[in-house]
Amino acid sequence: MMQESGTETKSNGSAIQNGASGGNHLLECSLREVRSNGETPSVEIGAADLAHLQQQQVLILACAKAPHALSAENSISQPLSSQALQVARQLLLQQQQQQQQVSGLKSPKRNEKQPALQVPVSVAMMTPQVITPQQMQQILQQQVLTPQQLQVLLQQQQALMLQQQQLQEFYKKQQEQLQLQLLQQQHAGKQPKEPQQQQVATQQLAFQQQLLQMQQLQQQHLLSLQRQGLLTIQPGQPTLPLQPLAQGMIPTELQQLWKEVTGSHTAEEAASNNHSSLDLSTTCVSSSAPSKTSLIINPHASTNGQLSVHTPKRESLSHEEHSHSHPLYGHGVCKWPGCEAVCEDFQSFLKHLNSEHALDDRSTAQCRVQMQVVQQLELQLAKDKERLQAMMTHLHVKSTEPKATPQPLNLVSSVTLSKTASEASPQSLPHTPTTPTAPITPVTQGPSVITTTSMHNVGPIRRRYSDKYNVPISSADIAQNQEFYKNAEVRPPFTYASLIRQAILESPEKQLTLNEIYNWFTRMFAYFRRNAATWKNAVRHNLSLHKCFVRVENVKGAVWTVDELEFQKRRPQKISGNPSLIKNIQTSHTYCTPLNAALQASMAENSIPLYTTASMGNPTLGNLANAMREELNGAMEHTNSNGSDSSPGRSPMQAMHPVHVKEEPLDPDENEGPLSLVTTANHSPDFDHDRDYEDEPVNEDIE
DNA sequence: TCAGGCTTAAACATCC
DNA sequence: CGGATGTTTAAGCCTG
Repeated sequence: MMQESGTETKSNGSAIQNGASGGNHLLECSLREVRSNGETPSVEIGAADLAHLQQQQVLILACAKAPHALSAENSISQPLSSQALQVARQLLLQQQQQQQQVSGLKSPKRNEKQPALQVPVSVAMMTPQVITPQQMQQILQQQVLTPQQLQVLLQQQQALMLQQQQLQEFYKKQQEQLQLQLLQQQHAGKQPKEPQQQQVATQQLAFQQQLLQMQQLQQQHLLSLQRQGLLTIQPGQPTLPLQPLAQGMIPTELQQLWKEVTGSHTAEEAASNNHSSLDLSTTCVSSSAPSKTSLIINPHASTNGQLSVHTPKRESLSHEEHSHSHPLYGHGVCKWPGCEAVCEDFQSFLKHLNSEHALDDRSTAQCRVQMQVVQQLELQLAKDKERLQAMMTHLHVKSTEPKATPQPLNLVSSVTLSKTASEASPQSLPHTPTTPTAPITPVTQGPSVITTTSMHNVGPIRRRYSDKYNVPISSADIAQNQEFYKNAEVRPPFTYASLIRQAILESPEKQLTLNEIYNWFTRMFAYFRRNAATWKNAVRHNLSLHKCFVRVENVKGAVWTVDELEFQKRRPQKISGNPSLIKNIQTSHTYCTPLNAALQASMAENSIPLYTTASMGNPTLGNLANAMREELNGAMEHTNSNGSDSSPGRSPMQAMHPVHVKEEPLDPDENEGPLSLVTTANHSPDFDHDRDYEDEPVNEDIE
C-alpha cells in the first residue's frame, strides 16, 4: 500500500520504487517481528546515513535468513552493552564501506528484486523501516546503555554525520545538475530525455531518496528513543548527548541542502528547521515527529522534473478536498506532518499545500513515514483488538459457565435478544461468539452471548427448564432467541409440546397441519434441520400424547390446534407447590420490568389474553409481550390450578396478566405463521435452503 | 426410591 | 405400494 503509492510518485524511478516496495514489504515484516520482540531503538542509529542504511539492509536481509542469529542469540546471549558497542562499530565499518558505494551510486548488496540500476534508492527506501528496529534491538537490547556507551555511540554518530555531510554535498551537486537539466528540458519543450540526463536524474532521485530515507530512519529512531524514554532522560543531562543528536538530524542538513539547491528558503526557515529538529530530538511525538522532520526540508518541487507530471493530480485532489474541511488544514495551520505553517485562509493553505507539499520525493517520504506510523498504529490496534477479543471471550466463557440457574439468565438473555432478534438479520447471528457456548450443546453452532444463557438448558436440562420453571417457556425464548436458534444448531431448551404449541399459536389460524408444524420447526430451529425422522416422530408422538393438542378435521385434511386449558392444566401440577417456580416468575418479572408498562397497557386494553403482537405494532415489543404473556400464563396456570392466587403479594405479575392467552391472527397471508409474530421480516429467505439439509426433506406448506 | 415429565425409538394403523 | 400421518407402547433419563 505505502509502497504502491510511493511507486506512483516516481515517474522516472518507478522501477526502483517497485523494487523498493517489494523489499520494503519484506523488511517491514522483519521489522514487525523485531518490534514484537520488544527491542528498543538505540541512539546510534539516529546518525545513520546512506551507507548505514544500506548496511542495515544487509543486516536485515541476513536477519531474514537467520533471524535468530541476530535478534535472539546475539542480543540475548551477549552482554547488552558490549553487544551494542560491537554492533555500533560494525555498523560504522560497514557504513564507511557502503558510503563509498553510495557515492559512486552503485548499489550495495540489496534485495534481488531491485533493479540493478536503481538499487540505492530502493535500499534506502527499504532500510529505514526494517533496519532501525533491528539495529535497535541489537544495540539497545535494553535501555541499559550507560552514559559512556551512549557517548561513544554518539561520537560515532558524529563521525557518521560527517560522512553524511559529504554525501549531502554530493547530492547537492547532483541536485543542481539535475535542476539545470530540468530547466533546460522545460524550456526546450517536451523532448525525450537524453539517456545521460535520465541517468543523472535517476541518480539524483536515488540519492535523494536515500537521504530522505535516512531522514526517516532518524525520525523513526528518535521516535523509538522517545518511546523508550531515552530521550527524556537526556534533557536532564549535559547537552553532550543531545548535541550529537541534533546535529545528526538529517532533516536539518537536508533542509540546508535543499535550501542551497532551491534557494527558496529564508533564514527564518532555517531557524525553524533547527528548532524543529531540536523538537524532534527532544519532544518527538509518535506520529508528528517524522513528518516534522520532513517538514523542515524545503520543497524543491521545481527542481524535480517529475513534479510536472504529478502536480495535476495533486491539484485535483486539493480541489476535491476543498469542498470539505481539509484534513491537513485546521485552525489556520497546515497540518501536514511536521508542518505548522500558518495559512490565514483556505486558499492560502491550498497554495501552501501545493507549493510546499507538492508531490515530490520529500512529500513522498513524509507520506511514507506517516504511513509507517499509521501502520504501526494499526498493528497496535489490531493487537489490542485481538486482546480485547480474547478478554471478551474469556469473560464470556466464565460468565456463562458458572451460571447454573437458567431462569435468570434466560430472562436476561431474552431481554437482550429482544433487541437483537428484531434487528438482527440472519447474517448477524453467525458472528456472535460461538466458542464460549460450545459446551452447551453437542452441536457445532455458536450461540450468541445472549442465547448462550438460554442454551444452558439445552439437552437434558431443557425439560426441567421449561417445565419446572414453567414460566418463560416457549414463546418468550423461542420468539426472542429465534434468531439464534434459526442459525445455531443448538437444541432449544423447550419441550416438544411447548414448541408445537408455540408453532400453532403463532399461526394466523391458530392451527397447523403436521407438515406446517414440521416446517415451523425447521424454519425456527437449525437444530431441527437434522435428524428429521427422530424429531418428527417426537412431534407426532407429542401431538398424540398430549391432550392439549387437538386434531381437527379440515376440508384439506387434519390440522392441529391447541387447547390452552388442557395445555395449562398439565403445567399447574408441576408448578403447584413449587416455591422456586414462583420465585422464578417473580424474577423474570423483574427482568422484564422495563417492558411491563407497555405490556400492562396492552393488557389493560385487552383485559384478556387477546392482545396480539400485531396490535403492538412494534415487533420487539411484540416479542416481549409474547414472552411476558407466556410468563403470565405460567403464573396464571399456577394460580388457577392451585387456586393459590390468594397470596397477592407473591407475584406482581398476577396483577397484570391475562389468564388465557390467545393470539389473533397477525398476518392474514401468513401461512407460515409462527415467525411472523416476531420476526416476520427476518426469517423468510433463509428457510428455503435451510430445509434442504435435513435428512428428510420437509414439505412445503400447502394450503 | 418413586412419581412424573420428557425424549427417543419403534411398531402399528390409517389415509392419500 | 410408499410415504405421510397418527396412535400407542416402551425404555431411558432427569428432577423433585
